[in-house]
Amino acid sequence: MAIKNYQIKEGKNSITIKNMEDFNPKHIFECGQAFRWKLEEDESYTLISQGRLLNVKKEKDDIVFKGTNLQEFSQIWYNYFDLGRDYGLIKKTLSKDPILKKAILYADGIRILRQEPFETIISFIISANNQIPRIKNSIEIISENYGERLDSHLGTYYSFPSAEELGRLEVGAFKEVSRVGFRAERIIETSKIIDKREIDLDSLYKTSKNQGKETLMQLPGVGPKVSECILLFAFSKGDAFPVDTWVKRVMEHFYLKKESKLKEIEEFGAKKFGKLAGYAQQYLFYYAREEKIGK
DNA sequence: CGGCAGGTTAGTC
DNA sequence: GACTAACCTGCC
Repeated sequence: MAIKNYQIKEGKNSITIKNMEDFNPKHIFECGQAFRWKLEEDESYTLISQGRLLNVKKEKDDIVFKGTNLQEFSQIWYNYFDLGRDYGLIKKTLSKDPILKKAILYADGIRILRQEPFETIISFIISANNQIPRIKNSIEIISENYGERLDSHLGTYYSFPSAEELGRLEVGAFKEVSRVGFRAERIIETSKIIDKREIDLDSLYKTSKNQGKETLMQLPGVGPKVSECILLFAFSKGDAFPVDTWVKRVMEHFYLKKESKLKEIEEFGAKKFGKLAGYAQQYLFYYAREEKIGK
């Protein structure tokens, strides 16, 4: 078995992709889309998704994936990392804009993941008016307390719990354990709605971004920004353009040149970058944070 | 040490 | 519709 456009070396419970372009674990991890990749002492990252563990490490021009084999990789992780997407082309197109050309230099090797919908929804509900260390901490606590334990030679990790598991919890107890504060009620309510299939998450893979947004915003705790994040980071809606405080700063600084409303910025981004708005957002976000632009 | 954070909501106008 | 305070908690 081989994977199109990739040169693969199979190892014992690992595979290596040789000369892999557009794959920088640090940038993928730190561009704001995911909260659970764990940085190990050897600079590798371990992640858990769909009940599976994977360890990823960049070694010069190669990427080593431990804890998997070619069969599983092509079935699960290929899709998770969206390896069929041509980032060379995306970067080439976006580089016509001089500001993005520079941003891409900072954030080369970013990829937008296809994360699990339920985990992504809850993670971004937690992100509201919150700080990254706290967001990560809460997600970790929730997984350890309500998720499933997985032991492997990579270590012990916990999967993110299902909607069914979170939906049956009592708000007060959950709040005390998770430290999510006022977001606790929103999380439990959203879990119940999803568990009861009152909204159909699978349908969101097929619908337009705007339709998906309308659906997601029915969930408590999911507003304009969080829904754009979910659509981009779980459902690959490349035309989504989440405007958080960093993107607001960078857009005002370089493009709008004035104090602007979130909605205004979102519309500007969607119009300027079109189908690639989400990718542009990722490069700009990383650039803004690295350079502390506008702060 | 206190203001404030990768927003949403409910309540005003 | 557009605008604004309040919100848990613990980081910076």
